[in-house]
Amino acid sequence: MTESLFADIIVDISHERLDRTFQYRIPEALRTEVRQGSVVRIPFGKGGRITKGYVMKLTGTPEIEPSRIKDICEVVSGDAGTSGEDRLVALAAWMRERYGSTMVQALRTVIPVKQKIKPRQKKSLRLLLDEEQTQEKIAFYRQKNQRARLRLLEALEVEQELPYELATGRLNISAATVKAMEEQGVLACETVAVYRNPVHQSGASNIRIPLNEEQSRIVEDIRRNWDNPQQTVSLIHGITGSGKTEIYMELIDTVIARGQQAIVLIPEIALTYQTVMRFYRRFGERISIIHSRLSAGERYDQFQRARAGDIDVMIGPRSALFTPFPDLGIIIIDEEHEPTYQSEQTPRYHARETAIKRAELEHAKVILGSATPSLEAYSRALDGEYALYTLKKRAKNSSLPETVVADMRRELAEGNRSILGRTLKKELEQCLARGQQAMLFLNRRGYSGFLSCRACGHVLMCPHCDVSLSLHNNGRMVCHYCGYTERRPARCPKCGSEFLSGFGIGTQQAQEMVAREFPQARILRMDMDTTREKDGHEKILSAFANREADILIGTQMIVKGHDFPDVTLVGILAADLSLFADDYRASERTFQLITQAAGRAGRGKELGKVVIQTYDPEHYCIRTAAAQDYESFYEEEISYRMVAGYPPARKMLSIHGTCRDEQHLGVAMEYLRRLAERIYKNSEGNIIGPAPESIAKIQEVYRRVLYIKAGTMEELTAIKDRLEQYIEANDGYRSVGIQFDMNE
DNA sequence: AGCACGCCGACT
DNA sequence: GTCGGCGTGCTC
Repeated sequence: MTESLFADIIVDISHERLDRTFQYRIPEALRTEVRQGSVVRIPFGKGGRITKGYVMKLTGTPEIEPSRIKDICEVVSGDAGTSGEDRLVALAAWMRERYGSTMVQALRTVIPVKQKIKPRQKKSLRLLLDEEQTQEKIAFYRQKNQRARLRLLEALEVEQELPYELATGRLNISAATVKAMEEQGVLACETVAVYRNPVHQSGASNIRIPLNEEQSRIVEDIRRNWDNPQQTVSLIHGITGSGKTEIYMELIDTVIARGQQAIVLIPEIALTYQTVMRFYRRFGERISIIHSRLSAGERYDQFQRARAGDIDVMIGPRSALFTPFPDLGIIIIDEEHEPTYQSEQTPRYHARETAIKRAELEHAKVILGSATPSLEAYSRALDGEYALYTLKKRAKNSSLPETVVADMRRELAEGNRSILGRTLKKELEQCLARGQQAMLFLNRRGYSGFLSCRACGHVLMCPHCDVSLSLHNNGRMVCHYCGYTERRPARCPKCGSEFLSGFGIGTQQAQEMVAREFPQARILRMDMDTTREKDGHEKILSAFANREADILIGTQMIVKGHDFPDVTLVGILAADLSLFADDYRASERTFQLITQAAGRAGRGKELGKVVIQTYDPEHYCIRTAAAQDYESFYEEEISYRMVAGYPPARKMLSIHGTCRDEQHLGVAMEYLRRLAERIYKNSEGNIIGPAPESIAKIQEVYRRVLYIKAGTMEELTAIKDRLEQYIEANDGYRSVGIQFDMNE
């Protein structure tokens, strides 16, 4: 291996203009120390000021005139060192290797300072002069033709205090001007850290709900094994309502008592006011929350508070995983199986795996919690890699709901074309008569209400994206990907037949149909359309919680977060729609959705009932979900994965390619397959594709995917590395977007 | 972010 | 001519 003489370095200055790497020479003495991910000191800029930098890549050849390349001064630390920042950089290096991305992309994911566009609102300018002095100065500047100073002073005359960015931005004032005016005593430049705490409420009441026997057994066991290096990760498999949150809070207390900090990851959709308030009541001001409504700057503020030691607990979605705590003690991942824990952007990291890596670097604990664990987590727990704990009872003594499977094939044969089967209709009547509430869950994952021709079978498609158009009740056809709309045609554009009709049921149609059957019931609908406005989500849920409606109809978004004590009936319409999605996880997702929806029934004193409407009552997924039997589902599902060679039985790499030129994409993907075949000694059956993605075109961009399976992550990573090198070295991939997706 | 360079009006 | 202020562009 040739010796690396140069290093590509990102300068630690948070400014978009410096959003790239600079090449530095590695002095002889530092050759062994400098590596990818190292934090170093470097001279930068005209004055050669010493700044901090991150080594992104080692190279052997200079890319610019060698005389212009400066030397690295020193290495702050080689790899996973002592400071929190080093460990995050080390984590980024690991993510780069594991998920396939550039070091720059990985670092930006982990250290969000660098990726934000807007600078933080930190500095502000305050006027120091009184009215008279100000007028004097204005006249003086005007007379001297000092335009910039005049502009700024006139603005300050009106406002007294201005944010620094407004001055440099809209008023186009340079730093030199501000400095000069500061020296003249005209204004003061103040650096006030204005953190905004996203939660407004004073004081924690620190209410503790005493743990039941099951809960305290788990807490005690985890505490006992705290320093056991064999037990870094624990999986808590607890049915909905079994009180996992109390366990989390108890463990966080342990961590805080040790002087350490905690991260709690929650899927964005479950990050509701109700959930957050439970934590807030317990931990008060020492807690912070990150959510998608926060701007980049606000999010950065919260990270600053964590760094400064102002808080002990951070709650948030996936990205909260990178909170820079000085001494992280525990990472809790609630609803561990949720697909939102996988990032959609490169690097497409999985929060579960990345959390475990971070915990390893920081010697922290990981707690995974779910009512329906992912196959990945559960199989590892069974292998003894994670400690497994099971909660079988509901915490507040409420019992599990009774479950009924309704065979919709029979309904259809008997001429019932309504979306409500007889059983569900009867239960709804009784539920409403008792003055209780019901939720109707419409499974629409990967499905839309398309329009098709009964004569020739033609389906109305979006002209730009390879998806069917959905029929909205305003009579328009809408593409859910690009937003394209057109009028609903009267005749089939292909054969001219008048028999065009919709197959799928949207939430709107469902609402209309239910309203027709139960005209006296108050119905609320929750879907993408009704939650678009700000806090729409929260408004609908609290309206329902306040009993402003009797029936709530919605998609997967209604099944998480809130507890509705008066809901005694849950109806699952079209339970098996997602069963046939073209994804090896289809059954797993369906099981999770049904279980979650069912878990909404009977959270209060009354016994709950769940009606699962299906066309496939014998399917193991439906059977086990109805019986609320996760273990049996797992057995069936894992054997399917073993036979088919899917994760977690085997490891899989998906390579997603996008390009505007269909033919070019085809060639590019084909070459990747050939290269993979050459690297892979026994590629038989382990390389699948390339094939068009299930949505083969979005907004005129074509999409193809290639799958590679292997027995171990190491094998797969080696193949991914070779493919990455090939793509980088080959100009043909300039116009092709390539994303790697690792599944273990 | 910070520094230098080149432009422009004002003033000895 | 020169000086000081201003806007722009570059930093390995």
